Amino acid sequence: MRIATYNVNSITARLPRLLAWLESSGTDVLCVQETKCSAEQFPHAELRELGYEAAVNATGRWNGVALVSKVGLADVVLGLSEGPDYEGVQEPRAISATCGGVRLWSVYVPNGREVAHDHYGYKLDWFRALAAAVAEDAAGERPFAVLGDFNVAPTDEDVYDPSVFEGATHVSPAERTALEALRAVGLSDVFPRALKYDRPYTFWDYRMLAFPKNRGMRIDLVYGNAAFTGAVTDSYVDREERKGKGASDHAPVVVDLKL
DNA sequence: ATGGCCTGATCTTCAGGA
Repeated sequence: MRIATYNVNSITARLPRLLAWLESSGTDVLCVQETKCSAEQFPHAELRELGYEAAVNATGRWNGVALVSKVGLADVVLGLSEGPDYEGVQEPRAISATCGGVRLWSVYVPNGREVAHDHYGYKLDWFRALAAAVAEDAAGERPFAVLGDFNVAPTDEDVYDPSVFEGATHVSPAERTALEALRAVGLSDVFPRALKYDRPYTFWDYRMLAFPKNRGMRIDLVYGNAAFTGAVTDSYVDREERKGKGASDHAPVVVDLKL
């Protein structure tokens, strides 16, 4: 079974490329982030034509997550129980379901904006709620994984130049501690192969020729429990999908499982 | 090759992304 996670930066803007990529990659289950659409605008019909069904947690122009599957989609849960709100709103940043015997979450962790910003505290609270929400499944025997845009680079090796990020979000000790606390409930990082260069990045800014210069970050992660990681046969970042016109600023992370 | 931001809405300007 081939599972992937992909921050599409608008599923509407990405749809032609996304549909082509789903077919060419042979992906069975896709965890989507930043749909940037309402539930009504989600392209169910186009995906169904390719044999996929989808579950969506989306409310409009910001955020939004989905699970797209051709191997079943059962027991869908929207959102994060006991999750914090931001400015009085429960943002659509999490969805979970069981696909082909694997329990999967697609998450879009809050950005944080700046270390002193309210959004940063919200980000840390959101991580705490996520760890609590997945603890029971992470400790279980069923293959289980949280996939998505975590908006944290786990180590300095996961950014192209740590000095550029001094004092910034995505690399702060508190954010990395929050990730560590998530691993502590029974999850580990499924580290992908790079298809080029030494390190596998998953995001490159649209600006300043960041992609051609490989000024990237690894912030899209796959955190699986023991039953999940034990079934992994391969994982890689499909940087080819970051190339060219109409690309997202993220690349898909692909994981192959033998269950 | 991969090329100096992109997206959607508050829509010709801006917030948000990271």
